[in-house]
Amino acid sequence: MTSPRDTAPPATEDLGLVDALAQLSFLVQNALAEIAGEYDLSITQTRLLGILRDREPTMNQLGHHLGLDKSSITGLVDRAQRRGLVARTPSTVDRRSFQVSITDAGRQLAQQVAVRFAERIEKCVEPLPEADRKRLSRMATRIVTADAHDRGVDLRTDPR
Amino acid sequence: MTSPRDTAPPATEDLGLVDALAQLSFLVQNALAEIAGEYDLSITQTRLLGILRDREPTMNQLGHHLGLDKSSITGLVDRAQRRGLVARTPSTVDRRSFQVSITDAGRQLAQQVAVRFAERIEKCVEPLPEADRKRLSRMATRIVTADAHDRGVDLRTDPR
DNA sequence: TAGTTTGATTGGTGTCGCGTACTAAAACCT
DNA sequence: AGGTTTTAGTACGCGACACCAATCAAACTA
Repeated sequence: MTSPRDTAPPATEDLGLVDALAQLSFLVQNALAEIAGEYDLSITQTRLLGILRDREPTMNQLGHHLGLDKSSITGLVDRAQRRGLVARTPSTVDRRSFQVSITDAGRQLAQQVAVRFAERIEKCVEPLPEADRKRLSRMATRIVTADAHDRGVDLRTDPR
Repeated sequence: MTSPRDTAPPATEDLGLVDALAQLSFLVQNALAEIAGEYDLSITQTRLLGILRDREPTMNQLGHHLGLDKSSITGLVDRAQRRGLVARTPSTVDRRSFQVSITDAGRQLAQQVAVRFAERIEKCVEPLPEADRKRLSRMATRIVTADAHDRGVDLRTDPR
């Protein structure tokens, strides 16, 4: 009733690839942060849980996965462990080292966040016709895997 | 010579829209963080400068733009001002309020980051054929503007 | 076995974001 | 006008997060 803006997005100019991707990345990250926040998780914590869903890495490997300093990992895992989301198991091979694993509680929490996040993203993507969504998915996959590829490694479940 | 991975990305499965977008968002954010970091800027600082490139908002408006609490803005601007990237000018209309503006140094810095960031993203996107890049740009724009649209506002230069 | 490297922790620094409390100026009443 | 209420911004304290440098014990190596 107020104005034409009730329904149609105002047929905006193309933002240009770089800006559009930048803004999109903020959109996605904000969505993630918001949803994770509802469960008192930071983005990093959420990533942590996400990684642990199908891996049981050492602290060191974790640092590698997350691109963080070892010292950052200690605190990160500490806090998660304090909340019972994660556990440290002494390695049987190397007495200095631990394997970090996700607990049931952690897994459950991660699952909830994942579901809500997926719903949210799906909703954001609704303005695109199905065919475009497919394309978008393929393109994003392409970019991401190419990047992973030429910065060295994996993406798969457990590299070594 | 080592393996087929020298050239071709391993023709990965589609990650699915949600995961692909999530990973893409991390890719973009990490790129931004890395580049900004080279100039001792955080992502938030960079966003701040970016906003100030074509605006001269009050603290309050700034908080709105960034989605941050006022109290966060004080510190943010403090630090930026301390580095001479930003200036506070007392408002002529409201004696409680300031207009925050970018300095030449700040603008220059922002520009450098923007350029390097653009180069970086362009590079990431190279694996896509030109036609796809166009499409991607349009789709991302579409999503972002639709989102901005239905969470209320702008995207334009200076709403009020 | 002595010396080096490695896995993880500790302590210190700085950014960031929040919530609360506070001051001063503006806006709002009657 | 005079009193009350909002509003703009700051101050302070807290915790998360990330880094670096230093440390320590365990593991490896010469």
